[in-house]
Amino acid sequence: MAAARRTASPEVRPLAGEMNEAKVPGVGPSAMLTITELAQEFDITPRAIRFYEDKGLLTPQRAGRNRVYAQRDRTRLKLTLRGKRLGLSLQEIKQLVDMYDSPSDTVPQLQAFLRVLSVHRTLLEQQREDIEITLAEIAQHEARCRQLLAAPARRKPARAAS
Amino acid sequence: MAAARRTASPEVRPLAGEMNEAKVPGVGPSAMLTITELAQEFDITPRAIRFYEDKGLLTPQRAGRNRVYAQRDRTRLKLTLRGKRLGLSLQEIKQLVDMYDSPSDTVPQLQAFLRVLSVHRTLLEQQREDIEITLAEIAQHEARCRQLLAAPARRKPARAAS
DNA sequence: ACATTGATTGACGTTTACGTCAACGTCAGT
DNA sequence: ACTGACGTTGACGTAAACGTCAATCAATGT
Repeated sequence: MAAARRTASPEVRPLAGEMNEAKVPGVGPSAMLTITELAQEFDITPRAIRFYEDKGLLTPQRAGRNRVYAQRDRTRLKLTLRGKRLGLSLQEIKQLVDMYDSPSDTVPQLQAFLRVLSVHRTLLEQQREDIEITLAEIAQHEARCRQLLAAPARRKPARAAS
Repeated sequence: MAAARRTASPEVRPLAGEMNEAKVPGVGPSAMLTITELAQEFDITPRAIRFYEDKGLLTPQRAGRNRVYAQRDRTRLKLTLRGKRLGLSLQEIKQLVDMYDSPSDTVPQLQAFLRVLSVHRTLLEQQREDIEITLAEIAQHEARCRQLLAAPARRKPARAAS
């Protein structure tokens, strides 16, 4: 009945080694995942994950043909989804995430980084304001609603077939 | 040279009256706008405004064939754009905005309203958290960058052809 | 040996939110 | 009467972000 199957085998998988060896270094600590496992963890579809890879947001290792995800990818995926929740496009997200985990040592690179950061900071601050305003409005509406519900129903008491 | 043309004429426009009269009530106070004027005010295209109308977000009056926008539409458009900045779909925005300015007097209606509000509040609170986290990260990265820029350039000082 | 289960690639479909273009109307100025 | 400048209604195009097959492998259980 397809039970007790995955259970995180200690060996990552034998895989008919062809020309890998520089890859899969320590491998031990940070729980390697298959694509569907990763998908379940973040409640998205494998298709979405492959799509993100296509866009350069993820670059998983391979165990033969299959993708294998380590901590780095999980982190990037986490950042990606957070970016999405904030309304960023995948392209923008890539731009940010790439800068985040690339050293960026030259002066012009650092300056460019700062410019990008500044833009996003401004954007996020604007968004935070929008959110505060909207939350305040929602609170008002909720208060009004509860007030109306507390009052004796004057009009149309839900046609209770009295 | 097409200069001094618009300038907000006091009369809204004579318009070859065909069957309007119930419309255009007070008309006086709240500055009626054409579609391009409204577009300029919010820095969007007329096409977008027509699209929002198509989706039921705006319902401007007409001066003959032409659309005429009053305060109500400006308010709804403002809410619409704010919703967009928060990543809501036009459909969701319509749902919210419609509830906002319709009386909603029956008990089930009020309860439904409260449910919708609660959902959006939860969502916005989540988003606010995402934003706080991201802003904190950005601040860290900015600090690191400035630190690196302040330090004497050890590597690749931009190849200044010394 | 064979069927099942999960992964892969490729290709096409879909939804959202407009952009773009065409064809037409219309009012103001000359 | 003619010309712009703006406005209107279709209709089609497009970019983003996946969804949905289909065909194909590959490791596994029985």
